Amino acid sequence: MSDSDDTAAVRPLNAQVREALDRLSSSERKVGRAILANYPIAGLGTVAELADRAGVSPPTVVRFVSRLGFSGYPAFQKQLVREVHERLGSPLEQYGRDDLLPAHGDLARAGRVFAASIAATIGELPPSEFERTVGLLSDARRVRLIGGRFSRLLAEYLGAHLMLLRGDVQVIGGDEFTRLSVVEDTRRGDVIVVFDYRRYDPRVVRLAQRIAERGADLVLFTDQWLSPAAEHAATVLPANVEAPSPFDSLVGALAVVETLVAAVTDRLGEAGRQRLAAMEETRGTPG
Amino acid sequence: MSDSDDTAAVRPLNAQVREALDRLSSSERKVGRAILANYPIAGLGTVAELADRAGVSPPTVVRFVSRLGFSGYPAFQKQLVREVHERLGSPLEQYGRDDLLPAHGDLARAGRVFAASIAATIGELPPSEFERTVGLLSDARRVRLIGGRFSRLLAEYLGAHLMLLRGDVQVIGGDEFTRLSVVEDTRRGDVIVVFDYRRYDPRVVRLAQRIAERGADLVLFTDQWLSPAAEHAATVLPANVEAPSPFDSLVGALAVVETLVAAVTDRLGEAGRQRLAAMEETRGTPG
DNA sequence: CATCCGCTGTAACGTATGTTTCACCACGAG
DNA sequence: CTCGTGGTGAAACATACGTTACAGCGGATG
Repeated sequence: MSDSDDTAAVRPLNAQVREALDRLSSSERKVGRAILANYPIAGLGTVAELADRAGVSPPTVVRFVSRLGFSGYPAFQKQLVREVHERLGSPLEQYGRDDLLPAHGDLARAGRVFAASIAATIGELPPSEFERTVGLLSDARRVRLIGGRFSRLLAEYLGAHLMLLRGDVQVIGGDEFTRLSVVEDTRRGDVIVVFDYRRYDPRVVRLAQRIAERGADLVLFTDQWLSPAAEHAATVLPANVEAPSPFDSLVGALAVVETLVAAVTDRLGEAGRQRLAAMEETRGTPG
Repeated sequence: MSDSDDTAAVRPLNAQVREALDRLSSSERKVGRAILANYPIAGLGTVAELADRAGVSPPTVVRFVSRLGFSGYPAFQKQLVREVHERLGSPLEQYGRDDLLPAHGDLARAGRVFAASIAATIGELPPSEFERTVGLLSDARRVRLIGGRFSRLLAEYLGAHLMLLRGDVQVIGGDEFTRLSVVEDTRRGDVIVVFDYRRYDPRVVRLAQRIAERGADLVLFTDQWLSPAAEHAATVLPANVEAPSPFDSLVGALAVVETLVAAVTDRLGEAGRQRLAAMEETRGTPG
């Protein structure tokens, strides 16, 4: 199939038309003007409509698009639609302005609460704490992660990503024996990442304390009221847990984790990328 | 002259589609989702293309637009084009808000992206799909959950909350044997919750298909481009996965999950509260 | 278990659409 | 003034598109 002539034009269509104007005949130029005059809607209708708008005959329109290098009007239109799609961009652009939200309905309300929570969480995050944490996670000899009832999932999430970027990463499970043995072989230079949101898990807090006492650096993810473990932490990354429901929300916390992952990825740069590529290689197609 | 039925709809078409979803039949709903999934480009092509994208036949597409009150597909498309033109119209749209927030820096930028992502995700969520999902999760005889590499954590998170609110909830692990046996004992009235974000896990998709064929209702959490499993789903809950990093983000997805948990909690009301209290009782203070 | 109703895809249909052909016209050169 | 050339639109054409009719299927209902 020779769709190459259709996709050859990667440049914006209106610019393409503008530059081609002087290569065209008088009537064809009218078509070009009509398109540029109200772009892109003029090109989204039928040939007859466009011809009418330009004050020329349908064949002239066809000659026009073929002069631009397209195989026919449908090809031209397809390109135009693709371009429109890109210009409208992702839904993100539309919701960037908060006054666009319809504002009625429980869902919309929930959306606003979440968005505000995120903004508050990231906005309040001390850049210095964040940078120090990035450094710790990137350079530590060994990283181990632990969490509570629900926040354990965040630990696994962060752990999974870190494993992609560096070695010696371990997510600590829930059983007592594992936890105790972890304390024993903790040394200076280790980093322990603790997730502890209210109601703060006493076991997690105690574990954090012991590990900190043995000289490891403690990175603490917690809520805006700070877990008791903050006392022993090297860096603290608080997140807003307010939610449009009786339960606490981990959305803000997840946002912090993902931002951190992005920063660590950036920091480890080439090394991380190589490691990642190697792992993809090894894995091949999953069995 | 009754061209009023074409111009009657002054409301945004995507909102119109979203609210009409529950008035539609199952296949027609697929068409609606296909349009919402990448709006508005999906509606700018031919009937055949849209039908193909939605996995239905052309007549279903025609029935869909006529159900929305249009005299035919051309009328529908014309309305869509007008809307596109208006949205592209104001250049404000494009450059509006980039520099408004004074605090620039990576963290602030990340915060804005996340907040916008959340707003887009929740805002685009069709209320009817949401409500149906709440109903399914509340009333199903049995609920089972499954996820991919990372999204498995979301499955566990939702599962953990559901277990607090109702019985017969099971999170399916990763090993092949468990998965196969799960397919076998699936019956009508079961609900399977699938998390599948790009790159879509073929094993998860296949499993979803088999389970749907056995008569279970499939609830699908996916990204804005829809996993292939959407074809067999009873309800689809898309989330925006765009992130300020090369990785995809699960923040939007988590927000959807938490919103859903809140709604189910609300729905199960007294029954759920009693169950919750009983469990607290049984557990006592953790040893 | 039989019956009905609604949903859905296959296939046939008519039409609107893009395209091609061709005659006409304007303009410039000889 | 005549001839030639490039540009243009009217009309004929073929295709692809949206639409309609119909039959098969599955799920509800008695």
